[in-house]
Amino acid sequence: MEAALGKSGEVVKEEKTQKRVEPSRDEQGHKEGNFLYKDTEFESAKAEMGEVREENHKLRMRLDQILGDYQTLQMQFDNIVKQETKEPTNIAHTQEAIDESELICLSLGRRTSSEQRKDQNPKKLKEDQGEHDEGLALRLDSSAFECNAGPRTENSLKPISPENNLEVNNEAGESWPSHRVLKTMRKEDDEVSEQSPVKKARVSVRVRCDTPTMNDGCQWRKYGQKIAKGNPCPRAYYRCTVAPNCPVRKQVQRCAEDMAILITTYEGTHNHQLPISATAMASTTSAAASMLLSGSSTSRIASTSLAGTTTSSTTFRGLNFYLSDNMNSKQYYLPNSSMLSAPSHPTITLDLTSTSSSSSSSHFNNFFSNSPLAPRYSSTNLNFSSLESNPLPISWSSSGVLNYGTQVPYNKNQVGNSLNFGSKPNQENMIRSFMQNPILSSSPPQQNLPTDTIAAATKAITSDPSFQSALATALTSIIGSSGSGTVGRNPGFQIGGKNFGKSLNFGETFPIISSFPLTTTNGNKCSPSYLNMSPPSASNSMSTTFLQPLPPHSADKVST
DNA sequence: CGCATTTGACCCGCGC
DNA sequence: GCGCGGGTCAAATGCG
Repeated sequence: MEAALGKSGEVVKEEKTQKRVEPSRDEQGHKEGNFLYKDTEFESAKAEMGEVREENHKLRMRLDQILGDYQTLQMQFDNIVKQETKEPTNIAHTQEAIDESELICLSLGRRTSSEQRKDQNPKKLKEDQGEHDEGLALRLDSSAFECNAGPRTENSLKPISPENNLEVNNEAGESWPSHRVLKTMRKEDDEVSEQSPVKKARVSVRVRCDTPTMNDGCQWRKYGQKIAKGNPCPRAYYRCTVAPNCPVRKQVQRCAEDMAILITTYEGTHNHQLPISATAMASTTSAAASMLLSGSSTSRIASTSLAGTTTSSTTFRGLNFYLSDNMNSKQYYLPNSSMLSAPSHPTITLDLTSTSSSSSSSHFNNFFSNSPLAPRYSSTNLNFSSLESNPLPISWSSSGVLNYGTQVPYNKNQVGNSLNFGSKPNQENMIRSFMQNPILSSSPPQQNLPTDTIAAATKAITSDPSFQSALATALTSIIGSSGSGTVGRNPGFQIGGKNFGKSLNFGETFPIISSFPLTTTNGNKCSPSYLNMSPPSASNSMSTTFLQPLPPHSADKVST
């Protein structure tokens, strides 16, 4: 924080100095006749300085607020952990005492709420009771809200899942459940899914990658491969092996239309700490998944208010969100799409491909690009698009979505290239204000939408905390990478209509993140360097929880 | 020899 | 009930 403040402060000082020096030089060149003019100029410069100073102050206040929020949340979290260790039997009360909205992103499991479990048989209830005694993790779950917030999941915070239950029971025993146990697991999953309208959320990541698999920092073991219908390329099944009983799985498959595109679908929740290099992807997917899952309630409102509009595309300075109701969005499926097979699995697609790039490249031109293929595969498509394509060698471009600088001259088309921070401290209001800005709504996807439709979508989307989380994730990921020094394509950060250049270097603010290596030692895999995330950067509690940095001690597990 | 991958068999859900 | 297709298992195989 201080680093960022300091940086912005420096810029202000520089500006200040220049304004002072210029008039004095002019005074030497000219004489008294110009004094009036000079005074006016000096006054205007002064006024400008004042504005900048005021803006600087606002920024500082906002940063303080964010920091304060973060600390508050951290304290609350610590308190919960302490209480859990001291009074394991009071877990339920502790949980209830805490605002659900702040814990929802810790809800990593698949269980339903206590209310939903009332109809379970006594045996099941007994098992649950036993789980209650096992620690905090068992109460951090939330109904129908499965987010893949792996980074936030510590061993003491294991999500409720049959796997975890097993792990507790067999803690000193076998490291992998037996066949019989696995069957039980499936059964329990089914029980849960019967009670919950939404099954496991999936996050699908589309990436241009010429290697067999994308390096997301996690350790995976391949356990199966299958030819899926409608796609000549086999689908590979991987299981997370960072922890023995981690339930997280991923499917990797090449896109039938474009073999250069690798579709990686993540499912489940890590029940262990992740390697730092893996937290980025986990955070992103968890944010996306949470957005998707919360969208099952919140975004549905959007769909409803859109009065027949099954998909709302909202663009605000480079962020394109395609939010669609799971059922309605089926229209986007290709008849032979392999993703058709899982209508019960809500899937959110993060499209990191670009239509403008050649298929042979290992470039990732856009962070979330506007691929026409993307919506076909997504139940919910999160499309952070950019109008500009910035090919980057080796790794992912971080300049595609939120371009807080001006690589190209600011023109009409540039509207979609920068996220312009307003002065409102509230993120939601900030985004809303942008979305309601008529200038910003001039991009093609929403030209035909009536303003009330936009407003409805705006309200629904921006009021969704998961959206904020996803946005914060996208923001922080880019901000983090911009601070790494390796990605030198983010020349500035635009706030309040002023380009601060590199003054706001959030990467320096969070050195842990910015020190991530942008490339991995494994050259055989695509490395999503854009995913080098930042810790909490938004006042939103969910974002904070999602993006909290992990202690670096897990880094020794990094292997890909 | 240990570990990861491969691959055919099996299980399960879903639609007809 | 049957067939289809996705997902998983586990023995076989490959590799360092």
